[in-house]
Amino acid sequence: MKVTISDVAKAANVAKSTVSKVLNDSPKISQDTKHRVREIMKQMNYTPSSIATGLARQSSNTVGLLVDMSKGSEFLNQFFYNIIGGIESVIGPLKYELTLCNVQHNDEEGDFLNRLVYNQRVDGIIANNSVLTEELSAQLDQLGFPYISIGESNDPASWVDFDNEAGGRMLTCHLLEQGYSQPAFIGGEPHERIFTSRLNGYLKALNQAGRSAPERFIVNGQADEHEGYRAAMQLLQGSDRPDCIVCMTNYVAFGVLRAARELGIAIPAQLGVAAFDEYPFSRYTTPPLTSLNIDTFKLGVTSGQWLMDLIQSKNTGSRQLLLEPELIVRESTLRHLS
Amino acid sequence: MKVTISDVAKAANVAKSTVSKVLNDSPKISQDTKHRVREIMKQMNYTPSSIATGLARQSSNTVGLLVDMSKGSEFLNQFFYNIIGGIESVIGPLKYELTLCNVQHNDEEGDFLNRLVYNQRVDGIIANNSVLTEELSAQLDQLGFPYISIGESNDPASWVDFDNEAGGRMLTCHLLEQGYSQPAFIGGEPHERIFTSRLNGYLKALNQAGRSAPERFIVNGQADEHEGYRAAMQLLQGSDRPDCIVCMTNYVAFGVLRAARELGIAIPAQLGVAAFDEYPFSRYTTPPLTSLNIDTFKLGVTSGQWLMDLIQSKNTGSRQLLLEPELIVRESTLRHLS
DNA sequence: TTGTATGCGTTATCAT
DNA sequence: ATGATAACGCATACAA
Repeated sequence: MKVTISDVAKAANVAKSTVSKVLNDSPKISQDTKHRVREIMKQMNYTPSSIATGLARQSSNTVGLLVDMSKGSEFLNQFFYNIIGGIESVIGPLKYELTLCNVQHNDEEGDFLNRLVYNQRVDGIIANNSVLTEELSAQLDQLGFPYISIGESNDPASWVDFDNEAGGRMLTCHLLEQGYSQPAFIGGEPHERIFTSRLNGYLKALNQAGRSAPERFIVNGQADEHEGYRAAMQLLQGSDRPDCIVCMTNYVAFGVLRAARELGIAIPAQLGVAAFDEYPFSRYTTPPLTSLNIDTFKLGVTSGQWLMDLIQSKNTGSRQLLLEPELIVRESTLRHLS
Repeated sequence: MKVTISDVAKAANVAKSTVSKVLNDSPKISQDTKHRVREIMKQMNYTPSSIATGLARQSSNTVGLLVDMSKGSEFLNQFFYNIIGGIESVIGPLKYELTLCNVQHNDEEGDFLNRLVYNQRVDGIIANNSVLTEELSAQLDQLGFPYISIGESNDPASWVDFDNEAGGRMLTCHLLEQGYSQPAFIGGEPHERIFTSRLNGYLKALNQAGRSAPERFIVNGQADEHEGYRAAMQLLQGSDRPDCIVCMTNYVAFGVLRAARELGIAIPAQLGVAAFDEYPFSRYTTPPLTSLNIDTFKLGVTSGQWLMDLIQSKNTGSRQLLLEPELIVRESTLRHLS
């Protein structure tokens, strides 16, 4: 059914190997035959089989993107789309494809390793650091298998991430510059690196300003609306209350806004609210939220580029990217407005 | 480097074909040898090469998902994540992988056809109907290549979609039931099917209620905040103004809410606002929006299942799924509350 | 039940 | 510059 390289060879009256060389534009084939063979390929509507090529070349021309879709809270999830776009934009021109792998219930050790790596289904991997456990990294390292982590990682591998600490600093500094003086920090599980980094930024900014925060101003918990509301209610009804709040997510910030509204606390006049992440709706709250925008597309681009470098064994060593966030100032912290 | 079927065969003192049969759990291999060979495979850490298997079986065990990432407005984009999750959940257990293909600038006719189809990189395709042009569908039909469209389509192929018309009806009926009587409809490009379907639902609901709307109550345009604001400003300042509005998207609704706020129009008392789509923030507006929730995961599941049916050539003929949306009532239309 | 031989569609190493 | 032939790793029809 499908027309193969042999069919073309016969039709062109040359050997298979010649056709193959034409395919790869080998310099030692005359222009004449090249033209002739190519003409025939067009006529016969020939397209080389990527599987056969892959077998011969021992490469799948595919990279895998690993995510854990079961975690709704996953940092990666919101930016999924942009990251994929970024990756595609660099691997596409190199004739690579992207295959997605959901590793939620593949707890059976090495299941995905079989499915993609040992399998040779992919030539390299980009994975969220929550998926990339220590054992997994160790195994990949040992295999010498190319991979890039999205999110900071401790092992020797390369990774790309946002500068969460800088983000924490920027939000906090901005609040202080606006004349607020008692910032609180709401949201985040203490054991998650994304939380500790962000919190660190907050603490350092306070430190630099010669200030400090009482411990109860730092409230851990799920980074959702409910927790934001609960924490804000508690903080804002205390005697020594914060006059501004840094929120781990849009959802936390929304909860905070609701609490403030119910308590009759004016924003930004009596309370400043700033949040990490521009998405999914910081532009659309009442009032609009000051937040941090991050170039998720670039994150994808960089991880893609570095992975391709590894695959093409350009020995670049281990690399790290800390993407600087961009502060977007909106009404929720513009004290002088009110 | 990599251990192959031959290595296993030697170590086990059997023929390659025997190992192959063990691999596929052929019934005509004794339990004894099966056990023995499997033991050795474990010891040697053997994993079959998917490329070689693919070549021999003439199948890639992969399905492709086609999207146009350049269209930020793309319907598919917001639900991307859920849809992918749905697809994965059905193809994964069948040992299929998902590869993503971004067809934005691949305008050169058939570029992606080469990259994925003629190529035999994928065994089937799931594509948004905006990507699946008529010519493309025709070519796939002619090839007998399995594909499913996400979004209604005119060609004989199978597709899955939401019942946008039902959605339009549900929102409009709900508004009428709440005692509103003059609904307007804002947002959407007249040539887009998703718009015409939704609008049709709105019109039919009016019709059934024995009502009709003046033409100026239907405002076309980009389905974004700016257009929502502009349209609402114009409608609400007219003499004969609507008392409720059906919005194509959350963004349109947000613009409408802002306009109402500026004009001092109380929601829901003086104006009811309902929107399609629960995402990205209908829960988080002020007041929260009545909207339609859709089971995007199921959309993915169904498209995946049907595609696998096609690939496994269960001749099911052409199938269509119209998923019923779920009305989520919130404050923006609860007139009796105020 | 197991083994032999051939095919899947390329690439790559030799000769010529 | 071109051609014959052997990989690449597995599946399968046919023999034994």
